[in-house]
Amino acid sequence: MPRNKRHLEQGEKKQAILTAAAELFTENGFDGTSMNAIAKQAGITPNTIYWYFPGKDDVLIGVLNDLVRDGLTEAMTMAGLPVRERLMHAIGVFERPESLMNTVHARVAHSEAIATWHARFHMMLEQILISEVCKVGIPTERAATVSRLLVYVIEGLLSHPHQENDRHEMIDAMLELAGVDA
Amino acid sequence: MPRNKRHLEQGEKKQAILTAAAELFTENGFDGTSMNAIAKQAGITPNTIYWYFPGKDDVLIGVLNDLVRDGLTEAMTMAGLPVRERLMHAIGVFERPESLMNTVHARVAHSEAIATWHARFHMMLEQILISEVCKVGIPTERAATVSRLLVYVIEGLLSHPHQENDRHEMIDAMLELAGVDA
DNA sequence: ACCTGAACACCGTTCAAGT
DNA sequence: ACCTGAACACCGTTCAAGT
Repeated sequence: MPRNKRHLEQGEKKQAILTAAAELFTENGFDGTSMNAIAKQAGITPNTIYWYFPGKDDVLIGVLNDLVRDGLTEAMTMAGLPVRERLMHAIGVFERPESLMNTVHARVAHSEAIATWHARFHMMLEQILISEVCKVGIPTERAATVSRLLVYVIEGLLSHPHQENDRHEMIDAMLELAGVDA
Repeated sequence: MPRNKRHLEQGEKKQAILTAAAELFTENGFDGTSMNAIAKQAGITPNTIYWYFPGKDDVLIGVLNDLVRDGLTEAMTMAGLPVRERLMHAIGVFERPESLMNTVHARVAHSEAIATWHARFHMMLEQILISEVCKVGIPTERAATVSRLLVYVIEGLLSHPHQENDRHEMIDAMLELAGVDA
């Protein structure tokens, strides 16, 4: 008989690792979290993580994908609300984890896996914003550029600790400049 | 007599360390550069660096300050040119080093020294932009918010590899939205 | 005052070995 | 197929000792 816990069904342990990692990344950041710490939190040995993931960067990608999935499904339930509210909420989702977005940017240069994740993330975000911005009546020509500006402003907000009302002010200003009536 | 090189005059060796670090950070990034590598490039032993700097983060701060100093003095010589050109040039200065700005953001949460440097840098940049934006005729009320948006867009450009003409397009769009005629 | 050699605790990762 | 113990090379940093 197996020494430990009983084998969990397919993929359940992988998810346990991701849950542990998400918690620690969110609290102490990526660099502040060792594989050792993740393993301990998940109740396994550090090297076991390497059975499920090629390396630490890939654990990060797993955590990020969970965040995106959660963010998108939550966004679905807010389909009725104005762009402004949905933006505000989406930023909230990605802000909590101690600037994981900064870690992504810092590692893009050194990890192929992170680089492609980051590229995909940007395309997705831009695509969503373009369709939102078009709905509101911005000419299609303009929409692409405005969306990229919005992406940068959003990432700026994610990268810098700020007050709730600063966030409102900046998003409102950006939307107003772009021609969206608040 | 001293075993090595002869003592350089006050501060000259410190500068040698910074020069070595700047070169390596620019080429391989902060995480991709070990204290060992910096020391070797500077022709000293790794632990000697700790005589001049409290730690690796402080070496980074030294490198960044050199960059800012160079950027500002260069900006002086461009006093006559329009905002747009000056912005474009300033971004160029900080873009070369493999996303050092991303490293700064990633370490703000873990290093007090980096956090205060970063806060100061933002205030400086915002102050400069506010005065520039006012000169161009934006109402003072607006200027502060527009400047913060600009800071985020600039950092976005610094954080993401992009084509030269993308940069032009985004800065132009931002300035135009803000009411500055290109 | 300035610099080194040797060591420290820790890191991400590997691998042969177990079940 | 899944997991471990033990080891690897490396990291940033410390410190007693030298000049």
